[in-house]
Amino acid sequence: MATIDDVAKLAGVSKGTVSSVFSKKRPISKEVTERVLEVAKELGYYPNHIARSLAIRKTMIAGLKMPIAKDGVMSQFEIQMINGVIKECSSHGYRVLLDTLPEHDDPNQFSTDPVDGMIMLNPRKHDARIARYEQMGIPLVLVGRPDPPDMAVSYVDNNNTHLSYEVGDYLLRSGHTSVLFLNASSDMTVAYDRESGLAEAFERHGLQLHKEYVINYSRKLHASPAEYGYMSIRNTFRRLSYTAVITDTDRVALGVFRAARELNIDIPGELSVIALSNDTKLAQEMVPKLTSVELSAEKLGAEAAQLLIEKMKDPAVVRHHIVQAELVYRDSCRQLR
Amino acid sequence: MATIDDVAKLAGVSKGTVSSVFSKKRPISKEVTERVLEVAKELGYYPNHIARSLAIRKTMIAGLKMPIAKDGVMSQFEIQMINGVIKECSSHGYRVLLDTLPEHDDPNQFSTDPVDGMIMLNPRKHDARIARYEQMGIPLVLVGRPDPPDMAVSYVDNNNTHLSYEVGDYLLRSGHTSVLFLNASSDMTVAYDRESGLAEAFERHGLQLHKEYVINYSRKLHASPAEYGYMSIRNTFRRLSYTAVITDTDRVALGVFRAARELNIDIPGELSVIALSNDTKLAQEMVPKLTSVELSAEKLGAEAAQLLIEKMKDPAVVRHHIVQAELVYRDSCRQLR
DNA sequence: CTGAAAGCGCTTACAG
DNA sequence: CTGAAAGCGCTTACAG
Repeated sequence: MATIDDVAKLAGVSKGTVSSVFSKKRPISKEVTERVLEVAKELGYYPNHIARSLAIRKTMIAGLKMPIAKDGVMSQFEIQMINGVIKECSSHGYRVLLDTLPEHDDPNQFSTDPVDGMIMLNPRKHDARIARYEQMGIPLVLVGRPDPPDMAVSYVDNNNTHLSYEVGDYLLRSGHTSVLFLNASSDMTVAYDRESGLAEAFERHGLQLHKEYVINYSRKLHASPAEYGYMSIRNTFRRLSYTAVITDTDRVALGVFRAARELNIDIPGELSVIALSNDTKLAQEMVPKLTSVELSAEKLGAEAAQLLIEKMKDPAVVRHHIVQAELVYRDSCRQLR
Repeated sequence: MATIDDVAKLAGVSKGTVSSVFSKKRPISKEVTERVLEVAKELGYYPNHIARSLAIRKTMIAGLKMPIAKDGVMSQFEIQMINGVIKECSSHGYRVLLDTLPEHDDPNQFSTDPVDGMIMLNPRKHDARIARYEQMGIPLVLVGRPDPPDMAVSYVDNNNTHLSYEVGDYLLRSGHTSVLFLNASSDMTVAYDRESGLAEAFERHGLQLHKEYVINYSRKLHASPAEYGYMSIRNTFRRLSYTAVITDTDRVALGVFRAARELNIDIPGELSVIALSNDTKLAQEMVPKLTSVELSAEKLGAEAAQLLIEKMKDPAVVRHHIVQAELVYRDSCRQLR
């Protein structure tokens, strides 16, 4: 590849001049500009992004740190989230680097990412990486709440606890007294938040959320989210007694619907279904249309990107943003009173 | 951020030594290694990825050039594809840069991407960018066939023409004589390939594929793929006469199913449905289970990544790989004879 | 096993 | 409006 030096020499000008022609940061005469451009074209010269980044200490790249699942499948939530991040970043001139590389065991091998800022998914308990980014001077925004919750770090999150409280309250007010909860994987903070929100709703109604009515998704046990929903209904509907089920996602609800058809369970006649959903379109296509909480994973991603862009301008700001999810009433729930 | 110079000075060694401690490219004595590591830790030093990339002229980043739709929504196909690319790249130590930035109008503004190679989606007719990457010396792999087809460039693609021939042949052999084709958007090369494959099947059976039985998806007309399927059936089922419908994707089929339920059309009794699908899971959850061609978008992405990794090692290689899609018979098609 | 120095390809005060 | 030179933070022959 031709370099700025080649162009400068052939055009008979200095490198600084060539640089200015491309960056337009200082005025260059018309004649010189034309000559430089011509030579550049002739040589097939394109400014080297890396060299430029090193010089100006900016890459115009936002990183997205996202551990890749062993089976390599992104969840619908992640996908929607990424979508939001990309949309927001690209509208601000940022590219997005997907950093899915597994953490190196040897922390000394850890090198900086070629990014101006980082969005990190699923922060862990006492996540050491947060301090490391701080030390590297890389602006950071989390998706999901940090632990401990009072850390001085920017993040976006859903109001998960309140959300499942609201869902539980809705069902209980409708007259349901026993509810099956197909929760997320137990190692996710969101699963904890949701269960405690639901339990609170039960308490307020003078009821109790029994352990056997809460099931957690498990990659080992379930082939897919839909299969998780399907099998859970098949295994429990005759054994336990419930009139409503809350599912982790719309895909899980899809499996519930399939099991219901096979077992001749009428939805919502015999069984009400409500999902914490990531895909509005899918919920609308189901028959009956699925009542769901729209988590707005995409909005979460977009908000995270927005916070990051802000933070890259002023690293001092620390802000939180809670994306309010919304319960959308469709046709899969029944009022018992 | 601390630099290699800071560490070198404080540890009383040269930059080269510090470099070697981290890269392990030449042996450094135990004592010195320890001293350097200690100082590095104390200073919070992490090697700068950009500077390193400039020096070794390698970034270990693979680019994914993917124009972002105006509405900013990735199709299921793109998502699956990306998934494949990520999985393959990350298993080889590459990060993935999503380059969704719109092409700059001014080609002089065009700068190199900070990548070692590039995967490009949806190459256009006589795509000028292909020559540009060649000129920049950036290894390139296309997803989708190039135009003209005989270009010396690596690519992966589905065997789209043959595929729709096979689907058509299957339906016609089953006794269907009139088929509605809900094709992809007409500006995509894949739409052309598919229609010609289907038309060929009709000819072989002494029939003709009539224009009014081929509809193309349009972002302007249809709110979503599912809505496209839904409206198409509502608008045509009573007016035209067909016993089978081929849909662009499984999401389109979802809309077809919903319309069928509302219009009391029995699937597959009155209407057979077959989809060119990207999401096996979804097809299996539909009732009846959806007969579909598994496009293996993910495989396409993984193959593209593999070709690219090969090409980054030896830029001279030019290879093509056709991912054979497979027709999976489930429950949504009926044999009329 | 270690150091000094040139080089990767840009940008940017400083000077004119 | 333009040039010379230092600098961005690394790596790597070359020499010892």
